Amino acid sequence: MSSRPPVFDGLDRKIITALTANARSSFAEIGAAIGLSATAVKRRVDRLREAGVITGFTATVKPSALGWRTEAYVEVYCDGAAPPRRLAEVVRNHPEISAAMTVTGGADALLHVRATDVEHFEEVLERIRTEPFIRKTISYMVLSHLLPESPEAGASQPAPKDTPGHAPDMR
Amino acid sequence: MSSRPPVFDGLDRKIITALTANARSSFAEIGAAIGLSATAVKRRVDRLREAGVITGFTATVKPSALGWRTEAYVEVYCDGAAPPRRLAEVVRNHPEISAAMTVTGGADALLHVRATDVEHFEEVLERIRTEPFIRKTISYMVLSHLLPESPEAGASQPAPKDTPGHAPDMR
DNA sequence: AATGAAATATTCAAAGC
DNA sequence: GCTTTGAATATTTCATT
Repeated sequence: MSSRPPVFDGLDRKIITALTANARSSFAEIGAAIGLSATAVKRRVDRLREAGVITGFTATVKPSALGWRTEAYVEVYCDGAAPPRRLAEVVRNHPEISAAMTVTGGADALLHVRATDVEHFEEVLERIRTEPFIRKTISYMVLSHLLPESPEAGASQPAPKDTPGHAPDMR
Repeated sequence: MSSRPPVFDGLDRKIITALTANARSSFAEIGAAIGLSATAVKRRVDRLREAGVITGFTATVKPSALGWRTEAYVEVYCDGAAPPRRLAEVVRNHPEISAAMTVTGGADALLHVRATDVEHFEEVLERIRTEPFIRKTISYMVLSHLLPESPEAGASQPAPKDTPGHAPDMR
């Protein structure tokens, strides 16, 4: 439980906003925008990282440019009571799963899956269904995005397997 | 149609990986790691941005630290044929919607919603249901994550409304 | 906590290979 | 297209208020 008291103030919030908009802005730039010296900005950023508010800095990549052109949400149903800990292990076995969570509703878990194409996605799905206590899956393929895609660390996922026939040529 | 030929090579891919891991690494640092001069790295990064492969650099933030402690996926069902363009407008009216897409399956769209708490989430849901042609919604609350949360630009969303009673004190 | 100043690094554009 | 060079900026540490 318990929201410890927030460890940041309005200036920190502005810094977070600035860094979220552009993680490569200089401290001097940010400082100029919010009325603080570069030194002061750096100290606050260090503190925010220390406190776990800012967890990192990442480049955002267009997944399709990296060869990930197929995206789906997959509901997972398990045999018996699904222990979240075991589920987490299963999920980590499949690099195409980019997000996974337990949810309310009928399903035991919801997965976000990225694949190079539909053929690859089918292969992933078969692999997941093979796992010990997975009973069934229901997939919802993403057709189009209604908002600019929220930043996803496209390249923190492994490169699409270059199994011929599956992966686009990355040269 | 058509995947234009990939606009990057193996060195570019390594650069993308490095920047995804830490968007604030210096070009010199990256160059040292992959055997290129800082200048060469910068040129490639500029080209990758130009080409739309790298879309930006962002700080990753722990949503709960910013006061977003409630998360859900919401299936949306519309009256008649839902024109994606109209749906996109609706979605933009609600800052709590952090991702939205059309999907296969029964629903017309799937939304990812972040709220400060369950009370706030209910308010968002009521607001969405009020929109002209939304017929019904089905929500799946996120209980726990099975993978480390993929970077989300927590602060690109507006600050949680500081309506007393809804938003945590950000001081 | 914020500031200012000095030492060290980084970025960026020009020129040559 | 990569490297080197050098000038302009940015970062970081430390002393000061």
